[in-house]
Amino acid sequence: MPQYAEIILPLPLQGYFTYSIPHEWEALIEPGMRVVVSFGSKKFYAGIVARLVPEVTNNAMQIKEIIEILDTEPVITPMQLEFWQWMAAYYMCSVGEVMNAAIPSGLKMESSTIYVIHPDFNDDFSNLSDDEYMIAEAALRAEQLTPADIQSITGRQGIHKLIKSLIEKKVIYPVEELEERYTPKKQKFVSLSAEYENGGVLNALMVKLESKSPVQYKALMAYFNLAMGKRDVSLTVLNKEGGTASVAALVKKNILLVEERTVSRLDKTNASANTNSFDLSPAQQSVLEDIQNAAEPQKPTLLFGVTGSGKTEIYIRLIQEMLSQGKHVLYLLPEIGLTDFIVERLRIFFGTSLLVYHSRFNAQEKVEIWKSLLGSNTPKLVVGARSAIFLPFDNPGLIIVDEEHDSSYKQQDPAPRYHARDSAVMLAHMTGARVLLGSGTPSLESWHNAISENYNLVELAERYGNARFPDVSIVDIRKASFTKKMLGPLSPELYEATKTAVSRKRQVILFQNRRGYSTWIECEQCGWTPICRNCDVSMTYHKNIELLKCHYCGFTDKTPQKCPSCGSSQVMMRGMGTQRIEDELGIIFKDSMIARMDMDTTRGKKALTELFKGFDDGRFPILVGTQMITKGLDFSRVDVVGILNGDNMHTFPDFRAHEHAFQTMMQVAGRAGRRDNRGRVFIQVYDKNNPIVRFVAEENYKGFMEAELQSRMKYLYPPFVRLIRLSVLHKDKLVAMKASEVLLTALRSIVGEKQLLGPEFPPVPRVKNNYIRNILVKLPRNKKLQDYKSRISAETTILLAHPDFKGIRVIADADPV
DNA sequence: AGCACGCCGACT
DNA sequence: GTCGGCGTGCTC
Repeated sequence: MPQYAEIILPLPLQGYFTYSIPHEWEALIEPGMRVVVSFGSKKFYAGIVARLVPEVTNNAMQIKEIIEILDTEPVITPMQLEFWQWMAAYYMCSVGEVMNAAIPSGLKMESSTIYVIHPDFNDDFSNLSDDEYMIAEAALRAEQLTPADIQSITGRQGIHKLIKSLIEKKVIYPVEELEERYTPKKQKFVSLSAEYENGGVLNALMVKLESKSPVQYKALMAYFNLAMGKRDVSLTVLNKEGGTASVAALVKKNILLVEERTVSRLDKTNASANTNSFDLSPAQQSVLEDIQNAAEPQKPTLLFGVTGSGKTEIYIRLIQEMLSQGKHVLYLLPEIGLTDFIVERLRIFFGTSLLVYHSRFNAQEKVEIWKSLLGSNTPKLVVGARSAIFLPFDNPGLIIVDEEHDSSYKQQDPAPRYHARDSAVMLAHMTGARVLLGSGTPSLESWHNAISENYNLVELAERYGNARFPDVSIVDIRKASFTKKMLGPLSPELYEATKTAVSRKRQVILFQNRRGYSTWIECEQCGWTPICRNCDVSMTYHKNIELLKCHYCGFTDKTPQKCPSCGSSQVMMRGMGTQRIEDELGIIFKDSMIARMDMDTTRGKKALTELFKGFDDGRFPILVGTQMITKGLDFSRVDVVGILNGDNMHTFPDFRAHEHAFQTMMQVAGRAGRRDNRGRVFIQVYDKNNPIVRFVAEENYKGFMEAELQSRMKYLYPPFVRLIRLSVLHKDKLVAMKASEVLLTALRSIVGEKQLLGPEFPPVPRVKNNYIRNILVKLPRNKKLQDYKSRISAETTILLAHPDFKGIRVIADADPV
């Protein structure tokens, strides 16, 4: 019989925590269940049982008892626990951090302090201050108060002292309360009282009501209409139809009965699956067959299909096939934005078998999706962003990673810094599911895997309906700038094309990779430029708020009218952001003709969808946007695409900059034209010979990849090595520098000199008041990778314990993007 | 990550 | 004199 349980707690601490199992629960507890445990002196957490052990090999550590078991069945499958383990090891973080990312917050629990009236308090208000009096009264009335309650009652900031004094005076005392965040949704339903089920009785009632109380009669009729063929009717709906007062009256007379029921938050749409099929083009059909008949189906398959080649239809076929075999399908998409459109489209085919899961869903809905997958044998299609990888699939048959090159699959900030595409490949390996990676511009990693036969490769080269890649012109704007021929951000060529397209009621997309108004502002006289006080990066001017904003920490500042350094009033706007382009185009054309799509205009939940729809409906002839415009579905009326600054695509000079620039330009270019008319793309450059732009103009994906692979091989970068980035952070610049040097020295004992780069400051050397020094470690792609990683982790732990380097943080990022 | 314990500046 | 700042160490 297991005596102890090893528990995963949602904390950035390495390893499990061992708790003893109370006797009566020994037979009930299972790995994957949530348990409540006390941690430290105060806190309670819901942790996950990782495994059960008969004895503790540990030390003299005092072992606490499990306080409560929250589940009767595991909520985490053994497969998931294994997957978490792998992720923690591979991405160099704690299992607790993986747990945090993996389970919806509705399944998490953390204790919070509440205050209740002290048992010794005897209604003696005499020696209380005004604030204390108010709190004491409120506590008596409400039975319990949260810190937030206390703050709102007093309307003051510093409530700490007040609370302390109240505790001392034995008015209140603190209790740690653990709250289950998930509550099932309840809804009230109305049904007809049993006594009126008899036709005669009912008839008598109706007659009576009709004459004496026509409003109630109408309400009852409304009920019958709604109840047609159903056992009861939602109270809210009936209130709307029959009038709240009349319904209430009928309830009071016991004619209608109200009952509360738990309802699902899912399945809001009643769409049923459409079995109507559609025809695939011969090219699509052949690709579909290649995927289905792969000689080595256990290998991931890369579907290289240019924009507009109809990858989605192939996905739909594969999904249908999997579902009919009774297996789940996971369809991953990069970030929200795309999801709404894809979901709309897939809903037609899959109806209620389709579940959507992404970060914008509330905790309650996430728990319901989680639980519905846990117990279910009915195959589901789950569409989601990267975190959907953590859902408890019993037997996934297929994982699709659409737009696999997209870097938003990599989680950046809190650990686990995982890549959903790579994790999907691992998960599929563990579960025996098939993986399909799809992209019009596959990542270099996937492409390399495909041509070196680690992956199956299928190609869909033909565009749907014989549409063609647009005609791309490279426009040299160096001369035009010198001779002042530019019209704001537009070269004469692009201006003409835009004008023509607009006059023909067609549309134009202009791409600029910077948001905000001007990239930076600069004093004409002394060259002073405002820098963020937290991040050492120049601040961007935002015209709508008339403030300077730091894109790293969000800090905003007033825009100086005069140079604070030399007093000159000639402070100039430099560089072009999307806002400024929108502005200047408004002068050349008309304000009302231009829409802008970037992070600033798409904040709200629906803003992005609205913008997409607005542009697709043709409400604006011109759309100015950042990267974001590459992530939508196709627009049908776009004739012209302008890439305003083709050789300034990479914000930062890192090894992936070329790849990103190429992929982004290819994606942007692909927005132009449709099957009936070929689009035009203008790439404005200062350097006509820019090789990346040339590859784009020739639509030469393979050529670019080949060149890029050559240089990655030569300089030893992925996919030929695995990278780990170690960031050493400290608020003192010198400490950060010193510590990173010490870490580098330590790393030399693990890997060779040639495998280490840095330490160096990143392009933005200080973020949120911390100086950053980066070390890149290049590891061979082999079995020893994991061993290297644990040795590197060990070295960072030693560094953190070093007495000279208190307060240092080291962030490890495996496969940084 | 929290939280407690512990040692130094500005205030009733 | 105290309150309370945050540096440091620990959590099964």
